[in-house]
Amino acid sequence: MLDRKYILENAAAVKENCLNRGNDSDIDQLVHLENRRRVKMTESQDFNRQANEKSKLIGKAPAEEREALKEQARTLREQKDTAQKEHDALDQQILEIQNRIPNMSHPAAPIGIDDKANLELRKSDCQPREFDFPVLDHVDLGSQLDLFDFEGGARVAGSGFYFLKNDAVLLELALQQYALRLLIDDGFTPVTTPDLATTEILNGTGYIPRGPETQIYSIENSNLNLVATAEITIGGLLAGQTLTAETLPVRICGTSHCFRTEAGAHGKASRGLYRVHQFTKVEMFAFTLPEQSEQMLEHFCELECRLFEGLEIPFRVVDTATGDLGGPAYRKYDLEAWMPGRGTSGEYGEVTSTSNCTDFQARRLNVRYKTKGEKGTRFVHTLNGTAIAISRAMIALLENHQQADGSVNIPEALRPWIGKDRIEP
RNA sequence: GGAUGGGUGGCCGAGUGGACGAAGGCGGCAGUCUUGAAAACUGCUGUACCCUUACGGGUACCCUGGGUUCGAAUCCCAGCCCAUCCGCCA
Repeated sequence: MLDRKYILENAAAVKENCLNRGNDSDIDQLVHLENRRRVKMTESQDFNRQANEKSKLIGKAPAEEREALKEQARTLREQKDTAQKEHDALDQQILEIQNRIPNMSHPAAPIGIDDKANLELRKSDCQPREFDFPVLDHVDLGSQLDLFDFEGGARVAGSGFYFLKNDAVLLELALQQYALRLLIDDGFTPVTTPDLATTEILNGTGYIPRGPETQIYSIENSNLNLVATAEITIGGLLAGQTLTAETLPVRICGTSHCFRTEAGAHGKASRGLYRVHQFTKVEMFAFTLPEQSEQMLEHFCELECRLFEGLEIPFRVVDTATGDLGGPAYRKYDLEAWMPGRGTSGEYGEVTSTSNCTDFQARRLNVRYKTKGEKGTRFVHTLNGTAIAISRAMIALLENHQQADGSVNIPEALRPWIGKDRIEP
């Protein structure tokens, strides 16, 4: 959520930003309503002040004057209530518009309405292999090596669910260990998180449960929802807290399951593990001072690159275009891994993504910090980034490391946790 | 799931329906004293929002939401959360 005062003072810039992001929020209307709301607020406060003054007199007033004073106070309260109600109605309307306005965008973020405008920033040291045998995709590899059971998953929970089997199970655990180890060594505090969170926390992080277009599974008769990412729970971890500036940045990494309905996603590349309703993910998160967040985004991106270089998977990093940033991100880098089995001769597919949300999430989650000797508090900045999303990492891993004989080499970095150097039928 | 006791400022803790944004203490900050430190003493010490160029002023907030009242931390109703004990359980 953007700050209202900011919107009022920078209406033109906010409007332009909405345009760049393909968002049709009515900024003029918001400005108009907010100006009216201010008037009503002042009015209501003034009536209330007068009523308080009368009420204070009643205790000391002689008995014969009390009824008259009571009547006056009562009238003032009624006037206050009326003004207050009008104020609240305006406030509600403003909030509805305000909630739909996306974050501002980094001046360097490429402007464009969708991912076609994404700007490639760098490529991995590790280059795509030249295969001298017919390349299989992860579904076929998995079938030969008995790593997945999609039919079983569908039987139990419907299409989009799956069982991992045999070495794929070890691979999932190994990938988690590998990512967590690297992040812990970098100074993150590791956590496991709830896989459910309340609707308020989801809203605070910028996720909208229970709409027709929602990506979120909700639990009936409760305000709990299955999380789409640990970003939700870790972001919510400090909701409503005021931190002291010296403790920032706070960096947390967590592993959780991620649940996504993928509503409306049918038809897009969805074979196998690419687009599933549940997967496991190791997530990075940071609460920072405003002046630390740009640097932290670079660092998160650097860590993601290091993780995939370590897995010997070719990738590229793109600076995400304004129209593809989603609501909360100020700037976002996607890391796209080379997937040799995708398309006719291999394609890049998104495997991780890291965003600087500046104070956009913090404002709704109400996470603040206080600087010693300074009056008041300010909102922290939040950042999130995928360390490893297991399902997509597994696609890239299997497809890039496949061998002519149908086996798959395990990259050096994972061997300590798997206990073998190749997966064979 | 059953029983009981609780939710007040950074923390502890008081609070006859008007004096309460809230005693007292601790902690923190500033000062006096001291060669320095400690102790002692003095003062200050919540947050958000609104009005104001400023000085300053105002409104709200004592778990949450309703209600009673001219007036609620205080009374009433509902809910949430926490603690302890019992049962059940990976």
